[in-house]
Order: sequence, then C-alpha cells, then structure tokens
Amino acid sequence: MPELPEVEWVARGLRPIVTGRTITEVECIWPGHIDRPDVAELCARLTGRTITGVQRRGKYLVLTLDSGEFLLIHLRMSGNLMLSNPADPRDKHVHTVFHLAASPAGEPPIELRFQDQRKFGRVYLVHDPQEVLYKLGPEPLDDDFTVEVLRQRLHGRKRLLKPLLLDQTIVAGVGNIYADEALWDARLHPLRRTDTLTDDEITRLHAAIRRALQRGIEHGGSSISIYIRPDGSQGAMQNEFNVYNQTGRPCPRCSTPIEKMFVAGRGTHICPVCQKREDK
DNA sequence: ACCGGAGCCTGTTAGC
DNA sequence: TGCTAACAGGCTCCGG
Repeated sequence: MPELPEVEWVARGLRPIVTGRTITEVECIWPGHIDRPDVAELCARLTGRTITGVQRRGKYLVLTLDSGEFLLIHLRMSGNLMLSNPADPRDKHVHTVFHLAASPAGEPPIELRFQDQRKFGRVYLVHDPQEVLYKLGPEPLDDDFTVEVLRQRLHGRKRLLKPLLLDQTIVAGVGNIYADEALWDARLHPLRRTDTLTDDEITRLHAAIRRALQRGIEHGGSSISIYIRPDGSQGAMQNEFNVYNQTGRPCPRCSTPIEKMFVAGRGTHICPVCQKREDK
C-alpha cells in the first residue's frame, strides 16, 4: 500500500493519540510479521513501555519508546494500523494488537491494531533504527534534498528511470503510484536511462518527485483498495491521479489516452505523447 | 552495475 | 453463474 504520503498520514493519525500512552500488553495473533527480536522477547520488551513519539522515515513508521528503543513498522503492500475501541470487533486480518493504557489526559484505553491482508508487513524492535534504515536514501521532501543531491546520486549510473525511482536507496518513500505520477509530471519516459538525462531533465525530475509526494500529502494520501487512515477516514488522492490507474482516460495535459505498460514487472502508466522515449 | 524474475501471501477482478 | 488466471500500493534474494 502505502507510499510516503500514506505513511505520513498514518504517522499524523497516530501521533496525537498514542504519544504518552503506555503499552500494557502485546497480543501476537500471527507472529510472521515480527522480524526482530523473536515474538516472546518483543512482547516482553514492549510491555510497560511508554510511546514518546511517532516519526516517519521513507515508508517506515518509527515509534520512539521511553526505554530508548525504537518500534519500526513497515506496511508493505496491504498493511495498515488502526486505532480502535477495544470493544470493536476485530477485522480477520488483524495480526498484532498493541493494548494502550488511558492517555495522560484521561482518554480511555485504546487498541493499536496491525492488520495486513497479504502478510508482507514487518515489525522491528531495535536499539538503533539505523540497523534497519541504514540503506535508505534521502527524504525527498526535506530541504536538503536539492537538485544537486539528486544529480550526485545519479552520477555514473545507467539505470532505467522507473526502477530507479522505486529504489529506496536512491530516494526514500517513492512507490509505484508516485513514480508514475512524477514521471508524467516531468514528461519523462519510464524506460529512459539516467545517463541520457540532461541537466534540465534532472531538474524537472527532482521537482516532479517532490510535487507528486507533496500533492499526495495535501490530498490526504490515496485510499485505493483497503487503505484508510488510523481513524477510519479516507484520503482523496485517488481522485487526483493524472496517470496512475487512468488507462484509456485522457491525459490532463494533451488529452491523449493514457497507456499501461509493464516495467520491471510493475504496472506503469504513461502518456505516450507527453512522455516520449527519447525526448529532451 | 543493473535488470528481471521468483518468492513471500491473500483477496479481488477480468476473462472465458 | 462458476472457475481460473492475472494482478495488486513492497522488498529481498538470486541468476544472468
């Protein structure tokens, strides 16, 4: 599911509710999600800990704990985190439940439920987040992600643009939706190679990556398939796509029907007129 | 260095 | 209507 904008909204949804609450119990219904440490140790080390903050790094959620440890969660394709009243029935795909005590302000206890249809999501409890995050490239929306930074990261490489954008070590947080949206915005073909890009094209690509992700955040993320925010509300970005999932519909720039192709095994949507294979 | 495919899983949908 | 194959927002490992 979630790419950077969706994970950002999960973090924003969780932050005011879970910060300051203590984990009273961890219920592991399907332990396959737990990457490290093992399930028993994870439950033991989390129980009694207080959540001190909620951050995002790329597509990872980072919960900071009063023990100095970090609870990292990656939602992968179909994972989701929901805040629920303990009395509410559980979805059948809920695999781990974090029971949270009443808040310091007196809000009643709540459950943080990790649900995941396809079971690709992962949970890590670590002393140092870099243990998991060390490979990630820069945060694309940070001020220090400049055109020059992108240029340097492409220097000497010969890669196809689509797989490049999906590579989290180049830039963190872009997935299939926002890669297609960014390439359309930059008027670049997904099969263009990085070593053929002009300075102007790199500048366009840099701006387009940031614009696509920023738009995603501004519209509350994309709620397609099963993704919704922790409070059950939906994003609206799915109504704003220019090319993603728009096969056959007119390009918003030139009205040419959007085409779908496959690149690196991923569905890829382009405007065949705006995104010429070898334009400048 | 980089690409593409397989594998990890289940649910939904398109097609016959 | 019913069955089957293809596809789905991610990532890692491996062979070429």
